[in-house]
Amino acid sequence: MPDIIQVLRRHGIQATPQRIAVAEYVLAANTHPSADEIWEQVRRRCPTLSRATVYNTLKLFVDKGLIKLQVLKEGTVVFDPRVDAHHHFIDVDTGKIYDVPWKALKVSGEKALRDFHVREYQVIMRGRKRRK
Amino acid sequence: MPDIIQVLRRHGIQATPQRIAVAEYVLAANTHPSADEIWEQVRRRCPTLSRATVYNTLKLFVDKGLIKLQVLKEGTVVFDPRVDAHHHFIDVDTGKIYDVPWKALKVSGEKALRDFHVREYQVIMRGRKRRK
DNA sequence: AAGCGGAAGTGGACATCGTCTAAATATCGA
DNA sequence: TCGATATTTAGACGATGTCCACTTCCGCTT
Repeated sequence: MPDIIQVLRRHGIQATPQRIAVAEYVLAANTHPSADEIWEQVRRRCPTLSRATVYNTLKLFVDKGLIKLQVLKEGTVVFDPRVDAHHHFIDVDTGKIYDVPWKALKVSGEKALRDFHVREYQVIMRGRKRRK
Repeated sequence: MPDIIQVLRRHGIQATPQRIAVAEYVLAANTHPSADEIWEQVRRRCPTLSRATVYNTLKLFVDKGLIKLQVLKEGTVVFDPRVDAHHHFIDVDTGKIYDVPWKALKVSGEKALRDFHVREYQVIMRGRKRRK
């Protein structure tokens, strides 16, 4: 965990106790938490942490490429510690978001779109997760 | 336009002046309006229309399959009069949402996903629209 | 036609998400 | 150490969406 500071520095982010706490939580998350969920969780270890700091910090992390903002839920954006390209599956019953590896799907035709210069894309799937 | 009433009835929706006004607007939209945008526009013709009615009406339309709710924007959901499957392209400069025909892209591999039963999917692309 | 009961509409209170600002605090370099 | 800069904080604010109690409307029965 001490190399969290190094990770921040490599992304051009000055390390502060608040930023370290947020980074530790969000980078280790295997869910896709919202800003207020992150605030609530990190505040348990760092009770003076303010809401504005969490929002500022997450925005900074996104700008610096440490995490990625995703529009996957109604009403709020979520943050994704995986910044490499991948797809998403959303369980219609629970609302849970699952990562789908980039190579699991193949999309073709996007190059032929005349009117659009596609910078990035992903497939968003909705359905039910099979119970094991 | 009188057949808006027929359209509503075919979807099991009792026609009222408010619902007709909302349906006329949203079904003719070639944008992807939010609930409050719809409220603002329809209110110009129907000034007593309340905000709660617009939200209730849109939810009813979605439940009855007349329109589709889409999670494409930060902070708000939008409504799509096209209920057939299609993809979306979002201009990163303007935020504008464009429809991309289903047949323009081909996605393969979703059947092989072991853990997920995919009910529906779409490709969401972000980039810049080419100026004509 | 009158009255009843359910459906629909209304206005406002309320909760949540996100932004902004001014003031306080911490940090870094000289 | 000191001062300039960066960061954090608390709270106000606006926007989105839900909820509630009350009113109004509409169809149906008698």
